[in-house]
Amino acid sequence: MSQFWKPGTEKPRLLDDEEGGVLFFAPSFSSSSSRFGYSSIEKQRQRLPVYKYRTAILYLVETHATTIIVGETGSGKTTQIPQYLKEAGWADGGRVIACTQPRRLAVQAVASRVAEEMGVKLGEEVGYTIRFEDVTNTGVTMVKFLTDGVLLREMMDDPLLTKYSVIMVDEAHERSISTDILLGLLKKIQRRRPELRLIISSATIEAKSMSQFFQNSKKHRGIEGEVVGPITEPAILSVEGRGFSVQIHYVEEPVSNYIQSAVSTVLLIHDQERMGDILVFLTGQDDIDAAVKLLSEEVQNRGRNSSGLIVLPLYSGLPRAEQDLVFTPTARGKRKVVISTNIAETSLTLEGVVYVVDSGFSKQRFYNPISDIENLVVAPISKASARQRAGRAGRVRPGKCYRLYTEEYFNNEMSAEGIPEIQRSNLVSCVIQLKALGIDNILGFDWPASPSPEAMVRALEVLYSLGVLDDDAKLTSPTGFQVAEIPLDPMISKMILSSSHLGCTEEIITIAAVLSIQSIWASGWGAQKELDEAKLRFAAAEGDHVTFLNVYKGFLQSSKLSQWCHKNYVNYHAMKKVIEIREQLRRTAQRLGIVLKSCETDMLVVRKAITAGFFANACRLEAFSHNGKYKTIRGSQEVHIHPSSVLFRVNPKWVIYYSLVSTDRQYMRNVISIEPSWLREAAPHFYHQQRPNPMLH
DNA sequence: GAGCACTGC
Repeated sequence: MSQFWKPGTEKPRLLDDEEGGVLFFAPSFSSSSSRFGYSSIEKQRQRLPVYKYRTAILYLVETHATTIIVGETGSGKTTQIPQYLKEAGWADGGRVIACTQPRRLAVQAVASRVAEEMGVKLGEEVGYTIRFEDVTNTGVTMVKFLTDGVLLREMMDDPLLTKYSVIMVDEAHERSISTDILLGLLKKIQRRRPELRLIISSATIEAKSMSQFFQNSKKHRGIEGEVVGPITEPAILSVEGRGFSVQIHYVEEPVSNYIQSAVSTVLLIHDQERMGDILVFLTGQDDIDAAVKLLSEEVQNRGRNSSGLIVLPLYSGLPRAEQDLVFTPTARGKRKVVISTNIAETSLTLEGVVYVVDSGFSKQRFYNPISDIENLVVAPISKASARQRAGRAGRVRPGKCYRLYTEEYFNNEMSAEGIPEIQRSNLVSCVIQLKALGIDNILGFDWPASPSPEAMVRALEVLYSLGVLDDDAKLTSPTGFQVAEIPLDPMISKMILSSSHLGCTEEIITIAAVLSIQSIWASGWGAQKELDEAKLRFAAAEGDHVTFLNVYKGFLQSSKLSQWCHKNYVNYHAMKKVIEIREQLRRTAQRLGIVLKSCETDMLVVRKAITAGFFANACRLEAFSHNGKYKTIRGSQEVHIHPSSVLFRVNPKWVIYYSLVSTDRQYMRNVISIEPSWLREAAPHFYHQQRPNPMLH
C-alpha cells in the first residue's frame, strides 16, 4: 500500500484549476509497489486508470464534504472507490459505505465484482439491496451497493441516513428523477451531518454545475471562528477512461431519411471496413423493424455474401430469447449488425462492437402539465448522448462512429446535455415522496434542476383530489401516510386503500401488480394473430383489468407452469414478477392494517376501487362517434382505446384508462368501463365543486 | 390496428 495518504501526513500534489475554485489532481506517477505476493486480482486492480488517483481521492474525501469525480466508463471508479474507502477505514466502527446506481442490474453486477475482488462472500462485507432483494448483513456489511430508489426509501425510516459514512452517487449525469431527489436531500443532510462525505460520480463535464449546486454557503465554525470540519466547497477530480479511441465521421449534408441512410452506412461499412460488429442507434421499434427489413432485402438483392451479415433488432419489448441473441459471440468470418434503441446506450453493453452508426435521435418522454399528458416523441439527442453512443465503438479496439448529421450541426445546434427527467415528467410520485420525508415546501426545495411550477401545481392538485394532501398541502392521516408507504404510483396506492373498504383487496393487489410491469403478454414475431386469439380466451366485458384477473387465475390453476403460459401467449417471466410484486404488496397492506378480502365474482366493486384511484383518467365516448373517439372529462382531450385493449372496438360509453401513449394519436392503455355516477362518488370535489362539468349531466 | 429506457418496503 504505497499509495496511501494518511491524515496528518503531507498532502498529495495538487494543481489549481486555471479558472479557479476547483481542484484538479495531477496523477502521481510513482511506481506501484513491487512487493511480491499480490494476487492477479490485485494486479488487475492496479492497472485500472483510477488507481493512480487512489491517494488523491482519499485525500479529497477526507478533507471535502463533497467530491465530484468525472470519469468515463472503464476507469474503474465504481468498483474501486468503495474499496479504497473501506481500506482507508471509512467502514470502521460499524459505519457503512454506500454506492448508488440508477439500475438494479448494475447494482448486482458491481456488488458481485467487488465481493470477488475483496475475496469475500456476497452479502457479508460486501452486499447489495434492490427491490425484493436485500443481500446484506447488518453489522457485517461494510460496502453496500443499492439503487438510488432504495436509498430514498431508506430515508423514510432514517432521514439522516445515519449508518452511512460515505455515500457515492454513481452515474449522476443520467439525471434520473431518483438521482435528482437524492442529490437535493443529501445536500440537506450534509448541513445536519458535517461528518458525512458525498462522492458524486458523473461521466460528463457537467461537474461544474454540480459543484455549484453543492456549494454550501454555511461554513461550520468553531468558537474561535476557525473553520472546523471538511471544506464545504466541492472538489472536482477527473479520471480518464480506458476506452480505445473512436474516429468520428459526419455526413456532408443533412440526411432526409435516417433509416435509409443508416442502412446504406451499414452496407458501406460492411464493404469497406475490416471485421467487427456494427451497432446502429435508431429511435423505436417501428424504425428498427423497418431498418432490419430494408437491410435484409438489400443484402439479398445485391447478392452480397448474405451469410456474412447477421442483422438483429434490439429493444426492450423484444422477447427475452431474441434479446439474448445479440449477446451470442459473432462466429468467425461473420459480422453482427445490432439495430437498437437507447437500451444499448446505457443499460446493455455489447462486446465486440467496433462501428457505431448514430441517427442523432431517440424517443424521449415529455410532460405537458396543462393537458397532464406524457408524450413520447422523437427528439434530437444531446452531445453527451452522442459521445456515449460513440464510446460504444471503442470497447475492444479503436473504432469508428458514423454520425448521420453534420459536424456543423453537432458543434452549433446540439445541446450539451439532455433535459433532466424531472423536467419532463409527471411529479405525483415525486411530490408524495418528498412530503413523506417531511419536505413541506416543495416549491422551495433545493433541486439540482427545478421542475416547472405548473407541473408542481398539477401534482399537488391530483394529490389533493386523491385525499392524500389536505388544504394545507400536508399529508392526510391515515390515507396520505399510507399512500406514501406503498411503493407504487399514488393513484394505484389509493386504489388499493379503497379496495379495503370495498372488500376486494385480493383482486386489486393482483391488478396493481400487473399494472406495474410492462406487459403480461408474450410478444413475438408474426404471432400477433395467435396472441389476439389467446387474449380472447381471457377477455372480460368489463375491460383489461378484469382480464388480468382471469389470466392470473388461470396461471394459478395451472400451478404456475411455464407451459401453460407458452400455450396461452402469456409471458412467464412477467407472471413470476407479478407474483413477486403481489407478495410485496400483500405484506405492505398487512403492515398498514388492511384486511385482505376477496370479492369472489363481484367485479362491480373492483371497478369502483379502480375508479377511486383513477377517476382523473375518466373519458366519455363522443356522441355519434363511429371511429371510437373519446374525450377526457378533465381536459377534453381527444383519445382512443389502444388496439391492444380488450375493449378496442367495443367502445363502452364511459371508461377509465390506466395510461396514455401518444403516437400520431393518443391511445388509452388498460381500459375499464365504469358508470359515470361513480366519479362523483369517488371524487366529489374533483367532479362537482371544483370543476362543474356539464358532460356529467 | 400498435409498444424509448429505467425504477421502488
